[in-house]
Amino acid sequence: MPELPEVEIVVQCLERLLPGRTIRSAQLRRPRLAPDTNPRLFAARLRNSTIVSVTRRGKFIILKLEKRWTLITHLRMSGRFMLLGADQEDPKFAHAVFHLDGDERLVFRDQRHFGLMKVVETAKLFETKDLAKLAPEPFSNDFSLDYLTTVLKRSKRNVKQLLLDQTKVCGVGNIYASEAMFIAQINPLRRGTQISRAKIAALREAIREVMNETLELGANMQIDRANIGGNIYGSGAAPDWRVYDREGSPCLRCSKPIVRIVQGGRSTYLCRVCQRK
DNA sequence: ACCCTCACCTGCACGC
DNA sequence: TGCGTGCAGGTGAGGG
Repeated sequence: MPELPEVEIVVQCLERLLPGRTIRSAQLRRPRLAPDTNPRLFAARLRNSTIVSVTRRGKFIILKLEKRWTLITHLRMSGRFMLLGADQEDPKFAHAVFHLDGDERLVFRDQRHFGLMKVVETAKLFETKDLAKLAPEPFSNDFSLDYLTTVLKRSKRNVKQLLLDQTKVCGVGNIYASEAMFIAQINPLRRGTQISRAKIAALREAIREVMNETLELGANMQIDRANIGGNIYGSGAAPDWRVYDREGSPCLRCSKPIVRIVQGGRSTYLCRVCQRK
């Protein structure tokens, strides 16, 4: 489900719900969710700890606890958090359950089993490999035109796959990659080295623009405790992407049909006319 | 150092 | 209706 904006919205919801709450006990029901630990250690480290903050780095959710430990979660494709009352049953695929004070529980459910959790020492949080190697946050000053230019000029890969590389550009996923390249009118097959500085500048803006659109949707959202951060686009409605998932539909700029190609085994959508270069 | 392919899972939409 | 196929918003391991 999530790329950076969707993760950010989950984080904003959790940040409103969790700080100050105490994890009475934690159950790792599917050990492979947290391959670096085991259920006993997982429970021991998290029990009776108060949640201090919920933040994000790239697509990782960072739940800081009082005392020594921080819980890092990556939702991957289908991970979701839910906050349930005592009268509500666990859903299918509830791979981790955190019993909170007041008989509520935070449940992590993940149909496709791709999600990951890690418990790390707060003091060494950003030394954790996953976080350490991430590219700058796209809304930070470090994500500068010079930065993006250097990254692109140094690479022979095509732009699309480069955009998905979290160590080069962080937070972009398969949807926003297509969307941003359409706005910047860049051909996804072009290599980084072939892109003009003007197009790189447009791409940088476009990445921020597409992310901002979703972030704004999430800003006024009502929290759904059964699917935290999961109803940004309204109940069940798919958002109106410019090109993503619009194969055969008319381009919004020139009306020629949007085409779908496959790069690195994943769909890319583009307009052959508007994105010639 | 880089880049590609595959693997990890379940479920859904599609065509026969 | 059922069954096979391909696809899904993510990444790492392992190979070249």
